[in-house]
Amino acid sequence: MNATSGKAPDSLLKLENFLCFAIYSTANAVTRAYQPRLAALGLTYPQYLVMVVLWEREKQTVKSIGEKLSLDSGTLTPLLKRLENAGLITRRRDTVDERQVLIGLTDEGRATRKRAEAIPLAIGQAFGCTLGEAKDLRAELMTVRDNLIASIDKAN
Amino acid sequence: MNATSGKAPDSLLKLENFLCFAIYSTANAVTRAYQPRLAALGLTYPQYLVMVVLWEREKQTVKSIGEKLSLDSGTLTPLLKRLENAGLITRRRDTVDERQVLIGLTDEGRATRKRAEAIPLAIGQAFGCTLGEAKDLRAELMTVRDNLIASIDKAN
DNA sequence: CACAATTTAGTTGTGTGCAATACGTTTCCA
DNA sequence: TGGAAACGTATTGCACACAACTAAATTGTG
Repeated sequence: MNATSGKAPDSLLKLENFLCFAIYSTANAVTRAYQPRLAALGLTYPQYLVMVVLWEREKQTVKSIGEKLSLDSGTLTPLLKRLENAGLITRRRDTVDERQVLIGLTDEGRATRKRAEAIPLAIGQAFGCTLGEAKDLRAELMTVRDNLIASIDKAN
Repeated sequence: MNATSGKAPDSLLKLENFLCFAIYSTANAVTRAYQPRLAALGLTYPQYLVMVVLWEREKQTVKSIGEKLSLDSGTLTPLLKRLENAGLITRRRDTVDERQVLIGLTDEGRATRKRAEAIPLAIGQAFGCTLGEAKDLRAELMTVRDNLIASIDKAN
């Protein structure tokens, strides 16, 4: 629902009532807030997310990374090539199933994790809410996200 | 805060704890959910937001639109040119202050509003939450957004 | 008034997102 | 087992976002 006051019938088309705009605009603010810190590591925000996924478990396929981040190969393939060129990850075809490409970490990629550990706390402060509030908000967003994805899938 | 359980020290770097990822990923889902409906109007999601701003008040400067959507001229200028080419808006230099460009609606741009009125309700259903929940979530996100923007400004 | 600082758009370059499509590999099953 | 269907990745094309920069107009100040 686009959180309207429910008064005027046209209030549904007012920007200030749009939940979707709040999400869109906050997402832009997130990447802007991360940018200076990540630039020090030579990473963009989506690249950082890929690294986070790999720091949790090395040796994943493109598909596995894509499922965790909800991104397709059209986005990931060029992004992964940039991370490879930066010397942070490795890319090689699986010899058993040659459809798959296995992504791994280089020593430099592993080492970057240490330099990234300070970032979540700093960003957390910028959010300006308590840990509990953040946890609740995160849960609500993930529910909304899953609902949206379900409605998209249902339409196809 | 990246909503962690607060147990292990490295849990701050786990994707499942990231509030920022929830925001990022939900924003992507929002644009995907809007896409088929907006495509019928020949609009992208950011273009739709610009039209919403103009439906609320015609004759705005690029700067005014940018402030409402938190977008700069690097994003808006090409987007507005596409809307102009699509015949939905007009662009002309202000004769009083020639730094400014005034954006207005064409008849077709105004007419498109009617065709867009059904969208918020349909998307609202896809969110799968009540009007009250949406309103609360929107308010929390806008607070987080403003905090993020304030922290970015403070750093400069 | 002169002119430096500010304001407003536009331009350029990089990196996403995603639809549509292509292509080689694997799986399924008649 | 042969071939169609499904799968995993890559490619192409378009449209954002945003940093960095440019250019023109206006404002502020001595």
